[in-house]
Amino acid sequence: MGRGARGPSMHDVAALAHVSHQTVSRVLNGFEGIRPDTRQRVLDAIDELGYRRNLAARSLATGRTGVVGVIAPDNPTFGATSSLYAVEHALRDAGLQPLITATASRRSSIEAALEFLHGRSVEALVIMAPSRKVLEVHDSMGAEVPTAYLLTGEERGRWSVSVDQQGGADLVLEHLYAQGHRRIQHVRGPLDSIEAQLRADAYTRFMARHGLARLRMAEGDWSPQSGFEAYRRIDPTATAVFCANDQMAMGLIHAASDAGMKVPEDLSVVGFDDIPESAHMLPPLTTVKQDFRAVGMLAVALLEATLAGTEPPSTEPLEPELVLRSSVAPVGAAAR
Amino acid sequence: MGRGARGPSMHDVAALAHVSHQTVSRVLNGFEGIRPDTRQRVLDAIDELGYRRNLAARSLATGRTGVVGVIAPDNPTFGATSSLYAVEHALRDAGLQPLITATASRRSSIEAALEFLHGRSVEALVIMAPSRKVLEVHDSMGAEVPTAYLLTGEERGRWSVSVDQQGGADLVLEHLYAQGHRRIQHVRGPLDSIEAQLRADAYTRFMARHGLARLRMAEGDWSPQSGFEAYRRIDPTATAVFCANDQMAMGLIHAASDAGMKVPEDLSVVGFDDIPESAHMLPPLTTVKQDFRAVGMLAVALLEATLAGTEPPSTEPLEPELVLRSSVAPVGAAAR
DNA sequence: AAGGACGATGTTCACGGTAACATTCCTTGC
DNA sequence: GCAAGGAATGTTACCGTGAACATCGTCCTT
Repeated sequence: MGRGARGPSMHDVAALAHVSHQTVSRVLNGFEGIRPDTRQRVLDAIDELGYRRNLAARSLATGRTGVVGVIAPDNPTFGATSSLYAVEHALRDAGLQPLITATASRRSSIEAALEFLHGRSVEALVIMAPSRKVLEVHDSMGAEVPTAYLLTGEERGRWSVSVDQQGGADLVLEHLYAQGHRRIQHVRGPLDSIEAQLRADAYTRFMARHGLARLRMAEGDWSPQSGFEAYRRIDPTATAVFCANDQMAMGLIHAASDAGMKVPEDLSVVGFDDIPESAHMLPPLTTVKQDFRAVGMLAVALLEATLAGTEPPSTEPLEPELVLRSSVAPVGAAAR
Repeated sequence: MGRGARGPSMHDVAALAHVSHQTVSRVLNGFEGIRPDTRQRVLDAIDELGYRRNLAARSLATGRTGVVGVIAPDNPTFGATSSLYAVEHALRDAGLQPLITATASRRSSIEAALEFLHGRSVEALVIMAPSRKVLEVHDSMGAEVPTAYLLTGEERGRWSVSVDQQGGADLVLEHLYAQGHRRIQHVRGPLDSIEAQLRADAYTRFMARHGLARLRMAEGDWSPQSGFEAYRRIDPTATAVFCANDQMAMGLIHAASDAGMKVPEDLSVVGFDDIPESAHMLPPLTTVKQDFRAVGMLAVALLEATLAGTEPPSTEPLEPELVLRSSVAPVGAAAR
């Protein structure tokens, strides 16, 4: 093991520059009131020795770590990954250190991840909760640090940063309605997923609002494969399917095509997310675009302000955008 | 700022358990030769106070951090993301702390990421190099820590952990050849990508070995959109296209379909990676499956052994696997 | 010219652990 | 019954930094 090769310390720099270690510290921390020539001597010494300050010692002395824990879902979807990268980048820009852990939705896995993060003295958390269970575990562990929640709808009030799921669902559903569709089916995401629930609720409300019959939902797990399998459970009278994400829409279109159904002539299909592949499905998919990067950046801005004690930004849900492609046709198009 | 809320320290635990702080330390570090009742008193005290040890202090005293830096590509492809998650998980299992940074391929971005990691006193690095430039910058910064390289072929000898790209390319090319294809075109990945280069080289060698004419390569950037655009540059006499990844294959199939070409009857298409979507493209894509998770785990095992001074595992390239679906037909299938 | 104020820098201590060494306590053998 | 030795535990000295306070010199004021 013996890995003892410690680099130069502040004292080494101080000795070389003929100052005290405190002066070195002041230079590094940008204090004013250092004579220019002194500062230069110190900087030269730092450069010559290739000195880097020891963050362990620093954080021991200050009592701060600058570490922000990030809990990401274990199965990396396009959306979560995009937000994750935005969060990582924004945190580093803010001078904070992202500590990323992925967790499955098993309780033990979530606990291990949170335990790991708290053991690392995180000063804040970003929870990208795939499921409600993460929230439960987190609550039960007595969270003492500011926490931003992503992918949870508005569940956590002003700590939630999200895209308006209800609004997004309404966008596609209204589009289908305008094209004459009345028998619309929903393929929802996993039962324990908050976003899946929000989209499903939006579907339910939409159908009620327009006095339409709700068709029994099929459930998928976000994967293309589950969309493929969900096709078997589609109501034969349905003229359109609202899939809770683009991957499931892709699988569903595949299954429909295998069954001899043409999309969109025989069946219209819409998705949710606008993954890069959606523009190139056959047919290209009509869907709802969410700005995942913006969500990630907003979450970091929220935490940054909270840690600094300044006024936090508004966390109103972001508005998604309808992306029209070719997977929707007016109802009865095949007959023409 | 003033965030001073420090938790209980070892001394607090020691006082409560009526022992010295050193005994607490020994209990925590699993030393032998502690009387069971003493150990229990200490554990009870820890539990009662909710004590967590301060890692900053620990690493200051030991001179070790247990932090392993991970450099991930900025644009998260399926493969890179899968490996990344495997690496993250394996590192945590090994008691190490993954410190993940994403970097674009701009030199400045790479430098910033490496500077960040070294400033964090990483003890080892996992470099998932999207491009050769990362390697250059890394070399020029004088790396002093053990480093595992992913996604770089065998460029770095036994520090490289990879899937056999040449072998994978041969798998699909031989499949096309066996189906009678002789006019095979390649849509390669970005010029600065090492893996793209390896696949392109494999194509070149394959064609030479079989005495076939090389068709001029088109270049894409891994995205479906770039595959779509690459279709315009496909040789009209080509009967099959080997795309360097599945996403580009998807875009290309879309473009072919727009142009009235049927896949696979008029044109056979193969991809590389086997992303979850590939099974549900229209037609389902014949491709090469790489075990991204295994690659990530192997990289961590390599570093773990190196840090521990034990015998490192073999880093022979892993063998990929041909996945046969429906995007390839015998040449001339349309004529029948 | 003396005193004060302030700017620049130095000194000391604390942060919370671990390592090395010191001490105490018990057991064991004679 | 006592010495010896090992097991269990305590004491002390760091690790490298930042904060608080101390010091020194200089310039300004009166």
